[in-house]
Amino acid sequence: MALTRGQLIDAAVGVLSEFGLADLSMRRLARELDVQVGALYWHVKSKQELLVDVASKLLDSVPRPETPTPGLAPMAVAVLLRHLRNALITVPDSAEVVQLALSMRPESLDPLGWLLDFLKIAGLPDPEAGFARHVLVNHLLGSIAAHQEAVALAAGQESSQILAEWEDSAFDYGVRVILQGISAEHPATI
Amino acid sequence: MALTRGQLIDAAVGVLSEFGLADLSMRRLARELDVQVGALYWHVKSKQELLVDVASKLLDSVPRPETPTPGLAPMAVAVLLRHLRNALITVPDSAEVVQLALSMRPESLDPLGWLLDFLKIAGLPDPEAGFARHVLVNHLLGSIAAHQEAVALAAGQESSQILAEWEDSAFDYGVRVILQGISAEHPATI
DNA sequence: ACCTGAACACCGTTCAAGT
DNA sequence: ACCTGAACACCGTTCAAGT
Repeated sequence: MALTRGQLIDAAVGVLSEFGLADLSMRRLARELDVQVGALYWHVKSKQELLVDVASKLLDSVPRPETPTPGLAPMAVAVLLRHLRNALITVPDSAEVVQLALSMRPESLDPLGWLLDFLKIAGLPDPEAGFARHVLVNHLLGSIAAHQEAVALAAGQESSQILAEWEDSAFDYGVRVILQGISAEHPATI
Repeated sequence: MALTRGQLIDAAVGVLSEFGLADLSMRRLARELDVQVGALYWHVKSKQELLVDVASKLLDSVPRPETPTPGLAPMAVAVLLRHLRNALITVPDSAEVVQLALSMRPESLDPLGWLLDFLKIAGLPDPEAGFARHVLVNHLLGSIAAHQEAVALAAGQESSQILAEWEDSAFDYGVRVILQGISAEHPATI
């Protein structure tokens, strides 16, 4: 039967997860799906549009948390960031793809909307909640990118293990420090 | 006379600054320099290696600050981050290029070494100083990438001006919050 | 509605051969 | 030492024509 947009996205997620962004070409997807390249352009407008959908799909595996009380909101933020990291860390170049989606169609990334909600629940006022999310998302994506480059460059060596652990600690440290700084900046907040 | 590696790097910086990474191809550089593509590979091993040198060159415009006293070190960190941002913000896709250099040859980026020095002068112990720099550099590069995507997408519209200003405020907020969080995490530090 | 075939205008990298 | 010419193995996107 006919190819669907969903199958195309799934194939793209598959190639990305197994081989990375450098190997994720429209021609390769066409080969994988047993169609000609041109066929893909009936289902998506461009490769960029496809990548935005890939990013959405990657973040879809993060379950929507319960809406927290104001007191628990900072903890909910930290937990959500952990889940996002877990969802992305195993997929090569996922940070790059999410970064693209973030600039092209931010509303397609639901979990980042929840993040903003939680920061507001914690008591942050209007522009600052957005700023705070921005800092946290920069840290999340930057840490993931650095982690993946570390394991890619030192592939197979024992050093890659050490670098990955360093990155884990650095991520936790960053989340802690940023949340602490935010509550220091907003004394009304818990 | 013969092409030099320096001329090649300068040409690459020029194309990046004017047209962005998508237009920065080896073939285009060869055209610009009136040589055949193959000639470039006598001067650099690969496009990646060239991009690492481009990143170094971009950061070279940041002057080395005076070594601060412990009391002034946090301020020196903030000032250095501002200078880095100023050096990169006008060059399209500079954050991406620096990210690459950071993973391929971090020691080639002197100003990021100074950043680590200042954090240690401020009193941060050994693994934490590296973590802290990591958070700050993630924020720097993430903010620059977001800023540039904002102006690129809304090119010409009045909204691009607003988005750019939002990004400016968000950057300052982030630096403030992270530095505050760091000093809260390390009570011994000022 | 969905796809093929073929073209257009590109890429990065290598390398024998020239000067 | 430095470069040319030419090739190899790719790209993303478009579009008339087919079913």
